[in-house]
Amino acid sequence: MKLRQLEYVVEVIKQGLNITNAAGSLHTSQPGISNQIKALEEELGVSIFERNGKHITRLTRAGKDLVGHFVRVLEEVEVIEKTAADYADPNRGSLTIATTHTQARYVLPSIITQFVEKYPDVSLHIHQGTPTQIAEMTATGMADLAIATEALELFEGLCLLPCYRWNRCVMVPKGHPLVKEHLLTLEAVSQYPIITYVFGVADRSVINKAFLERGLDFNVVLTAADAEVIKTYVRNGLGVGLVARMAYDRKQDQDLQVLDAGHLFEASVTSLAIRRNVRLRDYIYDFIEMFSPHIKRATVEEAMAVNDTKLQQALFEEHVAKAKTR
Amino acid sequence: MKLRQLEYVVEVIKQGLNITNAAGSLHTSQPGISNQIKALEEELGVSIFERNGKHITRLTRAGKDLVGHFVRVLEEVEVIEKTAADYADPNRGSLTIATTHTQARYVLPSIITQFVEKYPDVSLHIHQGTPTQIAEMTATGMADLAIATEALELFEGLCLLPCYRWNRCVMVPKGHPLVKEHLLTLEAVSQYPIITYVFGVADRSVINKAFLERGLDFNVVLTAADAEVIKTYVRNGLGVGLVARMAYDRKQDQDLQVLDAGHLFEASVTSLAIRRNVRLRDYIYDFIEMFSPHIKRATVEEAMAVNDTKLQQALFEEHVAKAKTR
DNA sequence: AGTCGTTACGATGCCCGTAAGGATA
DNA sequence: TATCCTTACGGGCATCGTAACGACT
Repeated sequence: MKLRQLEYVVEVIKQGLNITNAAGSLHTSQPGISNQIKALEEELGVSIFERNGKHITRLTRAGKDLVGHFVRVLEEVEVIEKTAADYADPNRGSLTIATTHTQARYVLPSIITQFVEKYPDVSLHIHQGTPTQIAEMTATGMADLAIATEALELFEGLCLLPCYRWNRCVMVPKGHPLVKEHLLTLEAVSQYPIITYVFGVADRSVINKAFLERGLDFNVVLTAADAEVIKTYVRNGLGVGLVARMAYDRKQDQDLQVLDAGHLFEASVTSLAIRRNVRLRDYIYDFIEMFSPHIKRATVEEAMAVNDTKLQQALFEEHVAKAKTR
Repeated sequence: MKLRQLEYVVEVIKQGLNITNAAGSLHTSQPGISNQIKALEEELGVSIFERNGKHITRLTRAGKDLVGHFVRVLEEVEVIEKTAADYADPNRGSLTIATTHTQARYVLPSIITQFVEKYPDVSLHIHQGTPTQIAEMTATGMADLAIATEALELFEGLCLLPCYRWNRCVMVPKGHPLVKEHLLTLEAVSQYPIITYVFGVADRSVINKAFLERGLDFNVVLTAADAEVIKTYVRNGLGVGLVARMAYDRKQDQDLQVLDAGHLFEASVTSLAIRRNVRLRDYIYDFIEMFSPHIKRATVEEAMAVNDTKLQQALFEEHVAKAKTR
C-alpha cells in the first residue's frame, strides 16, 4: 500500500469517479492512476470501484467503507508535513485567506500589514468570494481560513470561531436632510430610497428584519455586493447607503457623512472558520490572534477538538459572548 | 513521504533507537533503514533523531512531536488492511489469543472447538503466559486479544471487557476428613496445609484476603502457576488444593473430591482485552461473542470508542455487573 | 576490539508517460 | 463519434543488498 495510491483513489472520487479528470488535477497520466488503483485493489483483495465494462460507475460497499480511512490517513500525513514545516522554519510558508470584500477591503489591511512585517517569508494569498464560496474553499483545503459574517456555519467539517461584533451606519451625501435628525430612527431612514447589500452578504437579513418588525415600508432601490459600489451610488444621489460601519474610510469618504445606526439594528458577528482535523502552522495561530485577540491558540485547539455538533454550538455561543464590538 | 519510512522510524524507536535491531526485526538491511530515514528527514526538513557522531542518542523535539502522528497513520493503515481482508474473505485469516493456563486448559477448549468448526480457514494461535506478558503481547499487537483475570487493567492502550465471574473450590483426595464437614468453612480449611496459585495468577490475593479478614492463620505449603501442578500435589497428599472451580475435570479428576468454596471467597472476574484503535476482523467479534455471549460487536465498539479514562472505568464497572457466573 | 551508523556501488525492479486498443453512451 | 478506461511497452529512477569505511564505547 502506498500513500500515492490512497491519494489517487480519493481524488478520483472527488472528481466524480472520473480517472481522466483526476489525472489532470494531479498532474499525472491516466494510465498511472488506473494502474495504481488496480494494484491497490489487488493488494487489498477487494475492488474499490464498480466497473461497467470500461467505465467506473460507483463505489463498491468495501470502497465506501475504506475511503473514509484513506482520507484519515491523508489528513494525518498532512498534519505531519505541517508540523515538520513548523520545526524546519516556523516563519516560512504560505497563508491563504478566503474572505469577503468587506473584510478584505476594510478590516484586514491593517492586520495584514502587521502580519507581513512580522512574517516577511510567509507568502500571503487572499481569495475573495461570496460567503458560500469562501466556506467551500476552506472546507476543501484550498484556503487555510475563512473570514465572513454569513454562511460559514452551514458547512460540515468547518470549525467556527466568532471574532467580533459589528453594526451598521447610514451614509449620505453632505448636507442630506437626515443629518439634521437629532437621533436617527428607522422611520426617518425609511423615508428615503435605500442602497444596501444583496442578500447573502454582510448579514443583509438583519436590515429587513429591523424594518419589518417596526411595520415600516422601506424602499431598497439598489443592492450591491460591496460597500464601494454602494458608496458610489450614494455619491450620485441615488439614495442613502446602509452599510457596515467599518466600510467608512475617513480619508476617501470625506465627501460623505456617516450616521451611526448601531441602535437600529441587531449586531452581527463576523466569524473565522478553519477546517477540522488540520494542523495549522504556528504563524496562522498568530494571525488569528492578531485578527481577534481573544482567540488564543488554546481556544482554537479546544474548539477543534470538540466533535459533537451540540457541544460545538454551545462552545460557539460561549465565544460569541466574548467577542468584542469593533 | 512513504509509509515504509514511517514504519522504519517507529520500529527504530521500538527497538530502543537501534537501527541494526530494527533492520533485523523488519527483515531488511541497516543501510536501507538508515537511508530511508535520512530521506524522510530531508523531505520534512527536520531531524527526527539526534545523532552523536554515528550513534543515535535520542529523539529531537520535532521527532517526539511527529512520532505520534506516524503511529496514527500506521494504525489507520492497519485498519484499512483488516477491513479489506474482511471484504475479501471474511472467514480466512488468523487469530492470536494470549491467555493464561487456566483459560487455555479449562475454559477455552470448548469454545475453540466450536470456533474452528465454524471458521476452518482461520489459523488459530494461543500464546500462553503470565497475565503481564499477555497484556503486553496484546498491547504491542503480537496478539489480537488477551484473556485473563489479572493485570490487564494496568496497560494503557488496552480496552477491557469483563466476561464472566468465577470462584474457587477445594480439592482433596477421596476420603479426606474435610468431606465430612456439613458446610465448608474457612476455619475448617485453615486446619490443613494449603496448595494454591502463586501471586499474580488467578487473583490469588482474594484467597489471602478472605483468611486474613477472618483473622485466621493459614498454611500455604506450596504454590504453583497452574492447577494441574496443584492437583498433582493434592494427589500426593501434600495438602488441600484451592483452585478455580473450572479447573476440575470430571473425567480426569475422578480420584479427587471437590468441595465448592464460592461462599468463602469474593468472586473474581475474567476479562478480555483488546488493543485500542484497532479494527478487529469479523470472526474475532464472533469469537468474543462465543466466549462471552453478552459482549456483542456493538458492545466492543462502544467500549473502544471511549477515550476518557474515567468513563472507561465507569463503562467497565457497568459491564462487570452484567457478567454472568460460570 | 567490538558495536553501530553512514557512504559507495552495482543490479534489480517499480513506476511513469506515450501510444494503441476496446467498450460504452 | 466522442469519451473514457485498460493494456502494452520502453526509459528512467528509486531502492535494495553487499561491502567498505569511520566513529563511538
